[in-house]
Amino acid sequence: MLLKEQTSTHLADLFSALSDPTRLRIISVLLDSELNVGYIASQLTMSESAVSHQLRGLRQLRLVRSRKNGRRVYYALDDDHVAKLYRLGLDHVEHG
Amino acid sequence: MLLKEQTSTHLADLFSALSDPTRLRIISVLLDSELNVGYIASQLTMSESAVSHQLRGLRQLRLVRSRKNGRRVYYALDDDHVAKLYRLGLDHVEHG
DNA sequence: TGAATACTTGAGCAATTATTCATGTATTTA
DNA sequence: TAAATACATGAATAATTGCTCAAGTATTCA
Repeated sequence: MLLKEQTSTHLADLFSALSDPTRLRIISVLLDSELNVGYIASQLTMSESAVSHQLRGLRQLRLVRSRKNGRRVYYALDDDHVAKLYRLGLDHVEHG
Repeated sequence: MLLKEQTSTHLADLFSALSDPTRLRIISVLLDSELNVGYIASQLTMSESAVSHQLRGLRQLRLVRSRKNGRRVYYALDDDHVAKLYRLGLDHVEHG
């Protein structure tokens, strides 16, 4: 059945969040545990600024949540669906 | 576990295919049945050219396949994973 | 308090993307 | 064979995106 235009843009927003290598790599490390920005940046060998910009987008879509502790900000996945979509997509890419 | 760069770009390519309202609406009508370009365009009230361009991208990623019959070209989903990703994403957008 | 740390933010720029428009290629029909 | 139909394609353009760089805000520590 044809998607309504509005629904299609919301759904596109969700998939857009997963349509970038950097964001996927961020999600991949957050699958295991909550992590702070600097640590994520070091894992991806990217600037904190670049990572922070991407986290902002993920946060606005409520795919991750943040928690401040001292001067560190810890990010975690805020959505079971994200992990499911990630794994289903990865399954497709790696096998089938 | 941190995604390899190459895997992350492949996965991003997959999600990118689902990151546009037009392509999602195309997929939504193809879930039911195989359809030709002109019919899809009329359903979405878009030009055949625009739809054809998008179908090309989906075809290159092997998410749809095409079959020519006379002067019509029929497109169908060529991948079970696509429908699964679509439904999982829609579930997220509509409910939880 | 002052310096250092951790992160955020805005501007700017290069690269990508979605559509339109014009044209081209098969295929069918008169 | 000529015209019409169905679709594909390339160029062009506007809009979006991801990063860098510079500067800003909290927070901790000496």
